[in-house]
Amino acid sequence: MTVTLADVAARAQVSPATVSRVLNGNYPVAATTRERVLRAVDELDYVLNGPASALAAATSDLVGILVNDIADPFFGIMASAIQAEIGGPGGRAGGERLAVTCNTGGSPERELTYLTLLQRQRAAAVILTGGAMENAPHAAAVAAKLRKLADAGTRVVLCGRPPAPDTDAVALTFDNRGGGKQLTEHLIGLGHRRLGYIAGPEERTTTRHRLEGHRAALAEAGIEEDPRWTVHGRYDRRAGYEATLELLRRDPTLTAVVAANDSVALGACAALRESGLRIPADVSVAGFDDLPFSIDAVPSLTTVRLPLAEAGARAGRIAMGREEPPPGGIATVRGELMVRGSSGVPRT
Amino acid sequence: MTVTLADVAARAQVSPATVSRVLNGNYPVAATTRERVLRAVDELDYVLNGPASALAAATSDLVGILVNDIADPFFGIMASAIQAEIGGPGGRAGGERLAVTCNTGGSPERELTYLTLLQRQRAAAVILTGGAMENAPHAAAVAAKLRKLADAGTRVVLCGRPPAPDTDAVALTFDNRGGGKQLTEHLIGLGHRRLGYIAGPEERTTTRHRLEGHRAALAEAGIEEDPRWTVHGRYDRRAGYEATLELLRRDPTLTAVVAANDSVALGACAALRESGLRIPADVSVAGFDDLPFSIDAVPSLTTVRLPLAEAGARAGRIAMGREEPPPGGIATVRGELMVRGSSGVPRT
DNA sequence: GACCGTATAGAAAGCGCTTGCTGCGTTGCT
DNA sequence: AGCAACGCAGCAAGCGCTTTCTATACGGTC
Repeated sequence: MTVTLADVAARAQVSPATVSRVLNGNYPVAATTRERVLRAVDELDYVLNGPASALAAATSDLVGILVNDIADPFFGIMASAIQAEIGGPGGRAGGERLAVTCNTGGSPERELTYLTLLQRQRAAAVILTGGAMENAPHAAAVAAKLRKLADAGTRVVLCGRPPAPDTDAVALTFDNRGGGKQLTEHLIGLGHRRLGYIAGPEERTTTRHRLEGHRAALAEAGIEEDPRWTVHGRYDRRAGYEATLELLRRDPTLTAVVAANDSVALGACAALRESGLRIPADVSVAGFDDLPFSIDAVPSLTTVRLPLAEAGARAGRIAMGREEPPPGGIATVRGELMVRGSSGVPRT
Repeated sequence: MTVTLADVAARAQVSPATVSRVLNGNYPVAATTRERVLRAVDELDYVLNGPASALAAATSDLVGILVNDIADPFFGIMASAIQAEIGGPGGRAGGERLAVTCNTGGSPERELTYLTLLQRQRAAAVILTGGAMENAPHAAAVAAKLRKLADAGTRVVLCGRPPAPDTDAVALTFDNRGGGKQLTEHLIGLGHRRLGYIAGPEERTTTRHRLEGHRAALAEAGIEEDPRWTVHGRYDRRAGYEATLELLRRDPTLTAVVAANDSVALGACAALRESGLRIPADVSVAGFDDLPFSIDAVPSLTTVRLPLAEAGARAGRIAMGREEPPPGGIATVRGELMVRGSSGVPRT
């Protein structure tokens, strides 16, 4: 029924070994023989059996990319850049690899299960993107998994994620703390003294780091933070909308709202607008990430640009062994403050 | 080095066959034996070798999802819904499957290569999302591939993509034509007579169908279309921005701009605004898809909502054999006109 | 008490491919 | 001319698992 290597071999009048070598091209084969084999492959429309090959060679061409939310462009952009670099079809390196994106939905269990599935498939590399869960047992479990993967020869790269201790995983970490600080410093510089902060889910590293940066800026400016000024929520528009209403309820005198990311900021803008407040005349708004739509918000969003695509591409190259990992296996990727229309001098 | 089935068997003092059966749970094994085996699995931290298992069983737990652009939420949302339904980790069905998303970047070759890669892995199912290329040889090649995949037992589902002729692939098709028509009818109803249209790339089915709907509405209203009113471009914001400037240059008297999708519409809004035109007072704008950010545009975008998540979920269920395919293998999914602030009565 | 059906475990034959090693024919060198 | 060296192809032994078929041990039945 299905065509096998042996069929091709028979047709080309060579041994299966030769066919395999032609296909893998890592062993000298005479040009005429190679041609004969390739013709047979073509005529029979032969497709290599991946599992069999992976079993025999003890390696596979699968590369896994773990994302928290595939519907979020933040991850989509990174995944896209990674995948482009992994090669897969059209990639530069001849070795065709199947770059696959796995959606954890931010769930620790899923993350672990996908890691196991990837381990089971003997993946060539695994790239984890975005913030990690701040949950000791889970973090330990992930670290253990990563160690096991590395032991089995799988390259592990973290992209936009803090380093995993006790692991030799390469980490390209976003400077969320620094970015958050810069952003709030900008707002403080404009004269804001009462700033609301819409943070992401509590247990994410990204959430904590951005918030820390914000607080560091406040502290340095000698501004005492009111606990009512911080609200936690998911990383989406809806959460931003609701959190803003809540902030407004708690303290209507706020002159600025800093959001955990751009989607949240958009929701915040909607809530402010519906509350009859002008941006930035009445309240300034700031986001984080600088996703493509941020510039189209009205007014356009002041935010921190993260080089998502660049970081993804680099992570991809490192995972493919085409680029040296940074010294110490850890690199910090900084964001860039993008001052736009949504932030302004506070009303006096 | 790595733990194998045999190691587990030895530790549990049973035969490898028994361990396999415990793991697959499709054969009676005494409770006490099962327990012993599971304990051994746990103690040895055993992970099944995917390729070996796939080879022996001639099936795999991989499910492929092909998307044109993973960075575009249009695809992200569908992929997310599919993946949630496929189960993978956390899914309802016990059978854990690795749902993987492959990014074709809209390239025919990549699409084909990914299909081959998936075929090579003996994927359990393949889901193709979004518009197809309108290129006869390529379409034939894809159809041939799909036929071969189906022959090999892979379930093939198209989601938001036109049916593939001569293929028994199940198709959940978006009614792009109908949606486009409705949208333009709405604009015409408001009184618009000179409508610019920013279409997507020429060779996509989505592009053509939406444009056809637009033109059908014009024709029915007895409006003769000026060829200068249509511009083609990519499906992104940038293209929308540039196309709008071009449209304005060609005919400054246009009172409405219909965009191929929401991202394009956003770019159009930016261009109009920068050109000193008010929306919708001077020019109305409409998008397509109703992606989450569309409601946050200012003014919010009039568009056609496509039930991306629902369609994705359904496609996922069908791919898993958990839902009956529609009669004839083809179902049309309609969009819903969302009238919002970006469309209004034209200036007179 | 011999016989049989049932429940459970094991033996062993692959699944389709890779690769170390062997073998042969040819070229290069002295 | 003789021998080493080399280039290229084949043999065969797995890779780790699934699954068919067979074997064993019961318990029950007539």
